Amino acid sequence: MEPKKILNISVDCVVFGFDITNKSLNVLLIKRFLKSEDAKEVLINDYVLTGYHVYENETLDDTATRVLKELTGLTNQYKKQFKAFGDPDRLMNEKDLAWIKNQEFNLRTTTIAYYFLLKTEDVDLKSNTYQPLWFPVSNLPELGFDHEKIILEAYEDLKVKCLSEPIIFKLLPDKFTINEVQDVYESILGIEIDNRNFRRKLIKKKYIIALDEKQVGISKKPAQLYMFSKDIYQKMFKKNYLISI
Amino acid sequence: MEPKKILNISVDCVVFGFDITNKSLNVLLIKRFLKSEDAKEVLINDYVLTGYHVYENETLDDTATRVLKELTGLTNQYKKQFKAFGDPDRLMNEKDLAWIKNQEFNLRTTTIAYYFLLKTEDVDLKSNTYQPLWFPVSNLPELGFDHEKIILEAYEDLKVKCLSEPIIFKLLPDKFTINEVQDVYESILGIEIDNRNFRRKLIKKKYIIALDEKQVGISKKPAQLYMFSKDIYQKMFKKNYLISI
DNA sequence: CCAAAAGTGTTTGACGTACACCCATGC
DNA sequence: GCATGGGTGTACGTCAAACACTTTTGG
Repeated sequence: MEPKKILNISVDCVVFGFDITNKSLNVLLIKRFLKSEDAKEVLINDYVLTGYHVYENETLDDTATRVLKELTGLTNQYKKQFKAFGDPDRLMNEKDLAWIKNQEFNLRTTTIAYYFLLKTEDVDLKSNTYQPLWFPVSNLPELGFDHEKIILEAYEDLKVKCLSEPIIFKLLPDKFTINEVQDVYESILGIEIDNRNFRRKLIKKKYIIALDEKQVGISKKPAQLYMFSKDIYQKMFKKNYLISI
Repeated sequence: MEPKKILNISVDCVVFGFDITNKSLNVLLIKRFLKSEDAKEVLINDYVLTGYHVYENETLDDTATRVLKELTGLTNQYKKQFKAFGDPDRLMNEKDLAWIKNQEFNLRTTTIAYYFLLKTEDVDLKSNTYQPLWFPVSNLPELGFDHEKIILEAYEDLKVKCLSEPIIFKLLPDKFTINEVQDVYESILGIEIDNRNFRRKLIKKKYIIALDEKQVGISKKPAQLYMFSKDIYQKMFKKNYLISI
């Protein structure tokens, strides 16, 4: 038996995936499609985040974990609760009302928004009941509810956070090249970085470990592979109090 | 007539106030006191944050603003929503259950937590129906519900944020001395700062404006007063993409 | 004149930034 | 052998960090 839902509280998940091939930061979205009763008119044809009600007996974090697993099958991914959205009219535009009509959904629902960081290649889109699609965060489709706002706020949080915490590696495979790390930063921040300076800076870090391995199966000069050591990072982590206002 | 409350969603407010005289970062708390029915035993004697249910027709931000005004009479203070707390058992310890018993309160309430930044001197404690008290954030009393956790998370957020945004000035009077700014940083971060370096760094900023005024009514050498110009700060604000992981 | 806090300069080292070419590999 | 991306070195300027004494004022 399904646990009891809290009808006015939900968790919405912004699933960020980095597409290493196309060097693109993407968001995983599911389609919302509705025709009029006479089937002549398309009333709704847009995308939304996945989310679900919070169950009476679970924490908000658990809900987010559950939603991600349901959507992607994945567990143990980087997760961050970043903001609650609770405007009284956040589900109140015409399309949203039409969509909600037949759902067990309170019109005044507050959603606790999370974002996840993972690799697009880890998600199997084909055999997926939700038929989700990846969209570049810089080129989002039409979005239902207030989900565009939620995605953009998640993205802002990610931009700030990736500058001071090594979360970038959650978007990359365990073994990566320096240039791939640079690609991720450039995609997320929308900037260009000098390769020589970036490379020097990264290689200098003790927790970026050169492996005894090179890329295989590519048709150009194969690059040196590295890994990120969380252990070493945490051991040498020293809080810095640099005031930069 | 009071608007309808949402019974399972509240906003809790961590009110930070800087006490410039004692150089102390404080939190404003209200007392929770309950005796047993025979009045022989003190069942509850601790402190909590102020909070209130969200009304059906208001935003979460509005709720926070309303709670602060009700508690302090103040409006237009710096406000930040920083986290939602929704563990199923967050109000479930013995004392909390006893306290809630006679209140219109859902046992599974999710709270959206905000913090405010202001000056202790701006709050009139005497003629206040809630009889709130200031406690140093580094020396909190016994706290009800999960409010200690909420305060500590607010404080962590503040510590990080004050390094990269000029929110520190929300804790100071409009006219302040350089040493007062240093006091605030030292109190919040729990560190010691070299006065010469700090002074040079601050005075160099275009948005820290030396006034044609000095301190008055103090019994020592009066210090130069400065103000913070939000206008200039915003005009010269340049996003920096320094990756410091 | 004394107590107390305000205010002041220099040196050193680390690091961010700018910048252009050669190298190794697979095909 | 050639196209493609991988990889490399130097010079300059900024800024954080360390460090101790003099000055000004009110009482």
